[in-house]
Amino acid sequence: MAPPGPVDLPIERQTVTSLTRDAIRDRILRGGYPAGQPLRQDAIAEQLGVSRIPVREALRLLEAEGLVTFNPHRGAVVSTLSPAEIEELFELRAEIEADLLVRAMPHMTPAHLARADDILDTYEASLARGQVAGWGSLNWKFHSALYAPAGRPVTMGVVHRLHQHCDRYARMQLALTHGEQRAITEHRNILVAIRRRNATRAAALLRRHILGAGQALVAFLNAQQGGAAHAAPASTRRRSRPS
Amino acid sequence: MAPPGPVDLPIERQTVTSLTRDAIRDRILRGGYPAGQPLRQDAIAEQLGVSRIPVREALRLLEAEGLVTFNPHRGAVVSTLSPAEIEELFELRAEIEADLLVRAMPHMTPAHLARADDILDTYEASLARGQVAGWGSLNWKFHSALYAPAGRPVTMGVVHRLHQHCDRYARMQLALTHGEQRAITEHRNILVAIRRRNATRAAALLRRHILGAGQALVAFLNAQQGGAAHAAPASTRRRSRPS
DNA sequence: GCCATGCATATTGTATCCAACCAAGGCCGC
DNA sequence: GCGGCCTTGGTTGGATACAATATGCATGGC
Repeated sequence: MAPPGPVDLPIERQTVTSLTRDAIRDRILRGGYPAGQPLRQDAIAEQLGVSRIPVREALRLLEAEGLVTFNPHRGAVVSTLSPAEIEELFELRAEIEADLLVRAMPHMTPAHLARADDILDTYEASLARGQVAGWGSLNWKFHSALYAPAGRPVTMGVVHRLHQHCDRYARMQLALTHGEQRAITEHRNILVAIRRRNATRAAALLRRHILGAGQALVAFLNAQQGGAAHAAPASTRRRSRPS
Repeated sequence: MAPPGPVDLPIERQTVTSLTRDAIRDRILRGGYPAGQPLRQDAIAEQLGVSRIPVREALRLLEAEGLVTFNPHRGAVVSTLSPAEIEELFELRAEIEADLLVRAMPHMTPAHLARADDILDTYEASLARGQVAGWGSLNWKFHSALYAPAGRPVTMGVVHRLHQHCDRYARMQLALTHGEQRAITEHRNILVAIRRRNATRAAALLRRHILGAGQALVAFLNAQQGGAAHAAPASTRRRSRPS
């Protein structure tokens, strides 16, 4: 029932489901959907100019990715993590990624390092222009470039997913507390340690880098929640009480 | 705001899609579908007595779970892992689970241990009756009971997924090489170390337990592939999506 | 006046139908 | 005889239509 008028987001021809999934995921990752508010399939479908079926399949994919949760017959909502869970996310990342880095370092070639440098340059240039949109992607590119020589595809997949979750929350914190500069500095320092073939130090720096970011994020979230307790603009928050 | 504690499950409202997903996953996990053979949607739909829509959504869920892979217009196949990837799976498990166990031990109460004992008894009884069907579930119950006191839900989710993948391959190996007895013995030994509050030893035993199972499985797979002239290279092509 | 019950509405879940696409096999040209 | 093109069958992808279910409100009883 879409009117022949121009739809909001023109989608190039690929499989509609995957495009829809990417579109919704992208919006979730940049906070386009308010947390806790149900994702109306009809609304999303009309907005993207597709039917409800691709939207449903995309939502199911995202459910399995952990970004949304389905309540039977009641709709899907953007899944939110508690500060404790976010902290756990970063701790798990620190654990796995430090191990990955140690495994990767013996196989690292100058080409790998050059590529990491390139990514960091792009990263920095992007931030200098104030583009926070591609931050998560570039951050992952850098980290994965560091771990790729380990040759551990399965672990990489797991870490990639963890990164996606982290980025969703890190985005808002970074923009407000200027953590980007710190991230760049820490990235450069890690690269220096790697160049010196100091695996222990590189892993320690990486661990500190990740844990520090996590703690900063959790502190930010707690402060935000404590300070502005209810920023809800007259959102009728009806909590059906199960008897 | 999500309630802090574990939410009580009122009634597991099963929708056809979720039932279909469980059915297909169950079949995949017990090797009901030959690896590499495409999963025909109509066939599965007719077999389960449902329409194709729930089958499609179930397959998409399983895709995101990593159990099947979609080729754009050519259907879905049961995703297979190379021996190297399987070995990596177990190594990753060993890493994460040992860490979980160390974190859990300080919070472990006699009740936790008793529950683990109960699970092991059930496990043993089940194996004595020759039931390998519920092996994966019981194995996960035991391991998760050990890690639950750590209070790390996110990590538990990750490990749960890794377990599912491992079980799929472990099932066949266990049935043929009588690894069950060894698993039980090792489980008991781990419990003994935990009871003695020897975290280091418990973690070491757990790590050996997991890595040993993985190595046995990989050896089994290699022997099988070498013995049988199955030229099927099982090219484990992962979908690489440029982002 | 308050609580329970029934109805209305909106949203999700499922089925059926049509189009797009890939793969294979036959046909024609060289 | 062989290779390329086209047709054809079959499968998946997507849209529309219908059924099931939960939520919210109104109404009636206590």
